[in-house]
Amino acid sequence: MTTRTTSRTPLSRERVMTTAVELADRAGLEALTMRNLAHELGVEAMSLYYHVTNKEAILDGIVDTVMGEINERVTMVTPPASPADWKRALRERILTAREVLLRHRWGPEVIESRTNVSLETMKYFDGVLAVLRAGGFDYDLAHHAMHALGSRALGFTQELFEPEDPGTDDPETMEMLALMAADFPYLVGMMSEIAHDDPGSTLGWCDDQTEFVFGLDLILDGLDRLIGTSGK
Amino acid sequence: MTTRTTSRTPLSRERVMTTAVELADRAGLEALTMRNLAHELGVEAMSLYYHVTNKEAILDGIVDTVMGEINERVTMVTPPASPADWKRALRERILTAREVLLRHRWGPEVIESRTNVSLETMKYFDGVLAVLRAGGFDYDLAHHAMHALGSRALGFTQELFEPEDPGTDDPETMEMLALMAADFPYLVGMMSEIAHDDPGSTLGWCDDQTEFVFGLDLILDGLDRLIGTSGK
DNA sequence: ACCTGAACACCGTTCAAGT
DNA sequence: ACCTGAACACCGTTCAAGT
Repeated sequence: MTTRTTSRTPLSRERVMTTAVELADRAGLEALTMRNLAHELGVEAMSLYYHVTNKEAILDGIVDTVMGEINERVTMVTPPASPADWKRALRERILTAREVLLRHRWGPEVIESRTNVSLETMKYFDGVLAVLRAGGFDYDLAHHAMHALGSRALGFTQELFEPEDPGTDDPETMEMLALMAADFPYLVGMMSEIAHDDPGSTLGWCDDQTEFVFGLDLILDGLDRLIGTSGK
Repeated sequence: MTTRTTSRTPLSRERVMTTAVELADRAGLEALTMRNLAHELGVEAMSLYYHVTNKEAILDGIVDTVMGEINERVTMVTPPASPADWKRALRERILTAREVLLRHRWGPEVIESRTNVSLETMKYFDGVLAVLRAGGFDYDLAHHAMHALGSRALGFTQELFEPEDPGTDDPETMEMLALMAADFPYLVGMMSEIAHDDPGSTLGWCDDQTEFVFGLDLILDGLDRLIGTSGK
């Protein structure tokens, strides 16, 4: 309870990283400042620079940390039992990565911002490649596959366009929809039909999961069809 | 030539946005600060706040500007001549959007950071939906399709993992590869084989274009197969 | 109506100095 | 070896004041 015991534990690169992850998890990425992080560690901001070259290094480090967490979990996925089993194995790996990233919501943003690749990230992709090779992909097709998956290989997609759920019971948003209908007939058509069929379907994480899996399976099935084909 | 004529042109929201786009194009997103932008307009930073509520509004504005540019170009794509023609039309639209975004490299990053959807973005997606509907998609499948495409619908994917091209003639990187081979056998295998088959294949925009189109076609073909199917 | 100077609260970071 | 105080160069932004 005393601040002394806490601040007694000597600072270390390790402790900086794990505390940074905790801070970002709890308070969001914008709260991860050098001063905040130092305060969390019971130390002054400038002390961090003794253990870490700069903030970029911290961001590199926390990406490596979560990728390490993913790699730990992903080794528990049973490897492909046969070449035809590659799809199941990769699917499970990717959905496992997604689970970890859902506990670190800042993950995608920071991962995308990195310019240096982390060792744990390389390890993850090496594992992806291993599964593809086991499934009969030559390196060329495997290369294409990794690009086709993009960030989906890591379990996330950046949603660009997440319009509000049109709560059909709210008269104000209905009025809004009517106004928009003139300019965006298809968008309004889709939103109202989907809201009608399954109210609340565009809400929250549950639905995103469905969409993620839909897109993932579409790509995996597409790739499956290309194995052994000479045409790319 | 005199600064007077330049600074004579009265400031306006419009002029702020177009200058912001120019500045970001020329000097990168990190150069787009209120002070820099004001200087570019021959004015003090605080003057901007008279025409624009804050920096977020500027970012919203420049996204709207490039999306407007995309919409302008995309209307020139010939609409689907028949339902079966949907794929060609959508493909052309998306590749057109990509061309515009390649002239505004900051586009993807800023687009992804937006929380308010812009009108021009809605217009773009309305156009995408129009093509899908013309191709026989019901709204439910069209909705899935948009999620499956994700940022690809706008012509970009964020590359997470762009290892350096292993210049096979550089002995230093070859040594590095040998060291990595123990930990990442598949990654190194792929990199060396692809470098061998087609040296420089992972370099530059040309290759990214190939990969983008590969992934796009994979998804479009996958979707094509689902039209009219009751199973999602 | 339109623009500005001075000031504020925040950043990341350097450097000489403390123990 | 490890940590810190003071300071610097930058942010975005507010507000009262100028024309």
